[in-house]
Amino acid sequence: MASHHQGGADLLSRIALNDNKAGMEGLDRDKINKIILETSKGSKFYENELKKEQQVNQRIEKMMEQKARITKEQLKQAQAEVDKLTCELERSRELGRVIVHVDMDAFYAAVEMRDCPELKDKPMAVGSMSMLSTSNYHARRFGVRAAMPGFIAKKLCPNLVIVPTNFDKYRAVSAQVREIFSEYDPHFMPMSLDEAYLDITEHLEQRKHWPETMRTYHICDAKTGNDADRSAAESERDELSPVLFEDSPSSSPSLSGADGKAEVFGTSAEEAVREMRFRIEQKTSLTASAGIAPNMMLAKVCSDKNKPNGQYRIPPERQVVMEFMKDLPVRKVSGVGKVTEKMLAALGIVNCDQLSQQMALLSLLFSGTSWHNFLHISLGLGSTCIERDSERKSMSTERTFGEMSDAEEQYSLCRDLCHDLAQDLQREGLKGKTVTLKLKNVKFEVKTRAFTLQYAVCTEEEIFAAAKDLLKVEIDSVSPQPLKLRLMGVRVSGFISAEDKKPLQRSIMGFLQKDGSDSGSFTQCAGSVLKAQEDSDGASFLKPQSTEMKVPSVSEQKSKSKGTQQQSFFQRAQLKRLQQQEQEQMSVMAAKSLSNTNSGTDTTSYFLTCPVCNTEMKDVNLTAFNNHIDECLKGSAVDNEPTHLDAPKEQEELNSKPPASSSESRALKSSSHDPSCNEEKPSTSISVPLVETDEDGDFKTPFFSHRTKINGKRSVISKKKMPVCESSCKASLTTTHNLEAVTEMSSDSKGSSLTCPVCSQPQSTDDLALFNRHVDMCLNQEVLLEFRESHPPVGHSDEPALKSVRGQQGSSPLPPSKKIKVLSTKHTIDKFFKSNAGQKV
DNA sequence: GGGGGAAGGACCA
DNA sequence: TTCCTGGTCCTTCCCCC
Repeated sequence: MASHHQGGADLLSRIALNDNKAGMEGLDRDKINKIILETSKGSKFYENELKKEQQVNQRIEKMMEQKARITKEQLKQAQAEVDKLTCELERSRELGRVIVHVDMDAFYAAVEMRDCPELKDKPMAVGSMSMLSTSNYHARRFGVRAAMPGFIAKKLCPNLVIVPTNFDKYRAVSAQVREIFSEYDPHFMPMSLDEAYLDITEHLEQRKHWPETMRTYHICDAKTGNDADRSAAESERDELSPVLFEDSPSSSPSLSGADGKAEVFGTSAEEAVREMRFRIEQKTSLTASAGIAPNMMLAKVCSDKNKPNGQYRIPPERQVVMEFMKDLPVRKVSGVGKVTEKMLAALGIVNCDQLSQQMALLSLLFSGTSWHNFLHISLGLGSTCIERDSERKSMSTERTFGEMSDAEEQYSLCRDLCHDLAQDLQREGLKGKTVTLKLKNVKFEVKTRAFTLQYAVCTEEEIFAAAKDLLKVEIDSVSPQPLKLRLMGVRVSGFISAEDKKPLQRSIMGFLQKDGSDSGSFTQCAGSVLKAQEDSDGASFLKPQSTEMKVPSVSEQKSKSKGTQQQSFFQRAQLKRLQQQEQEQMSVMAAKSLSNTNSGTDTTSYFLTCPVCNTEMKDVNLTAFNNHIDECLKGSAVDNEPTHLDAPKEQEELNSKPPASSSESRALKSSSHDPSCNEEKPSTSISVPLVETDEDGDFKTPFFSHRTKINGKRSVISKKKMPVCESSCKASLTTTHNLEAVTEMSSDSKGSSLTCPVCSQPQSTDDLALFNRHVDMCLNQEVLLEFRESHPPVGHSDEPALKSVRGQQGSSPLPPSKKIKVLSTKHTIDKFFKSNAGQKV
């Protein structure tokens, strides 16, 4: 606590040499640290580290204040709780499993040295001038280590050879090693390319009964990389694997007693692991270190004990485990990093014995999760169950670059990242609901901004739609200053479960009977209509929130009924800003040509299944598919559906668009067509090519696109087609504006009509106010509830939206128009917050 | 008070 | 001149139910 205010000294704990790594013992730490410090000083990175260090110091100071307030009584109580839990944990201690942690020695560097023998005697590292992935043991003597920038490493060791990474090669070697692992534990858990946990309990059980021949391995010339063939009688032992590390405790302990022809391995755990390491070396010419213990935590620590090219075992006896833990520095334990280390050090805790002594105090200063973890560590407990194939939680991609201040470039990069991420997601068949944008500015300050969509996404367009809005908010927040970035990343998380992922395509009936989203849209639609009554301005008529599944913008998503109630203060502020800037954004985006990802006539062929007749259509383009569905619908069993159900559908279709900016409205007007035109025209709107369902089994993409628009053409699931004008959305990336066009045109060209979303009857739109009044009259609670009750939801995620509508209806005497308004467009949401939730802030 | 989203951060390889 | 990438988990804050 003494030196918290001396930046330089403090900073050492963050950026100075971490000699925790193998091969780092006995270095001239002071000299190395001086070089690191001098090279770093004054840089933005250094400044940021200083800031972070101060934050940690503040945390420590707070903790110490808290500690000072702890009474003896509290401590006594805490000790009792600790003792109780300790007893329970002791009782459940499991020593029966034999867990092995195998770690390849300086993996990337070793592979490069193997393939380029000239490097063997030189200090070398793998990586670049900006960052090193790993270094060989020669280089480590100079203080060169993984996660160190190359230019600093060069200062420490001017003769350092830096080799660029070659992941394909490492992956190939890793595959060879994993093949061997799987013979000892078919369910082994790979942690990275060079590391894995194995549970060899079963293997040892069988091994006991194995004859010697099954445990005999002949020695190959490691250089050739041949398999160590169990049955090969003659095999030369000309040369062992290259000695990668001259300070290796024993280059190949397994062979110290070998007679040069073959090695017979015993049946014990040590022998099995020695055999495994021997085979790895024979196969890859690379050495591995291993730890053997009753649980994963201990095995991990053990594998580090005799690194490189060694192994260590903790036998399954409580006393031995406790003895081993006693002197172990807490930092050696996986999960204890530099921050935790420093916080514990402030409490006088450096090794696990001290950790154990101070547990009561820790239980009062740290969260339950944290101190339970500390307790486990101090007792030498860890997981005894190797869980393989645990489900991935997120997927991301990020890029670091030189300063980037140009917004256009940033959007473009963002799109690139979304493109890459979409490919990765699709390769693994994943779809997630949360899109997170990560930004690091030139000051090394990291920001993440996330948005959770109402459905899972995996395409570039879908991800970009959300990411670019998040980016825009950040760009605008510093405007007119440019956002100066050095890193951008995009992540998708909140994956839908494998169950939900099954690509089920529902029948048209299933679709029509489905659930809350329709009703939700219905109410939203109605709300929009009602909203239009308030706006005497014809241009803002019908501004429903988007149900467009293709590329809804964040702002559109945010205005979903469910979402409105979950807006955080930040979100509300963000939403407001988004709204204010929507108009500008659209013109900016248009100007920047970021919207024309799919301009021109779509000639792409797809394999699609008609949702009406279930016919599989090969090599069909979207327009033809669209036409097919239209034809199908004309003669389909939609007759079974009460007529009034179709109308909301229609209206939902039409409402599947966000509000247009006035400039776009003008654009729409100027490009106005005959409202009944149905011909296909190129569109700038993005078509989504896959036939899938979302997590709720809802139709996604083409079919939904069909419902909204495919390749510029809007089709409506109804026997009555709505007038459509397709070339109306030139300006927008994320939105289509057909309804706007319809209404624009409807009001422009006398005599056109719109179908009432409630009663399905075509209504003249010559007078919008009249039309609105008609809808208002049609729209009443009975209709809504009747609709709901005759079409119960089937567990759809949008159901809460309806519940909230009902709830409000039930609890409030407001007329339907008022109630629904709450769920309507984003333009009303702002007002809603001001008048309702906004008051709470 | 619990659940869940968002943001940030620790930690790992 | 130059300090990564991709992942998980935890904590804190906030809102809603």
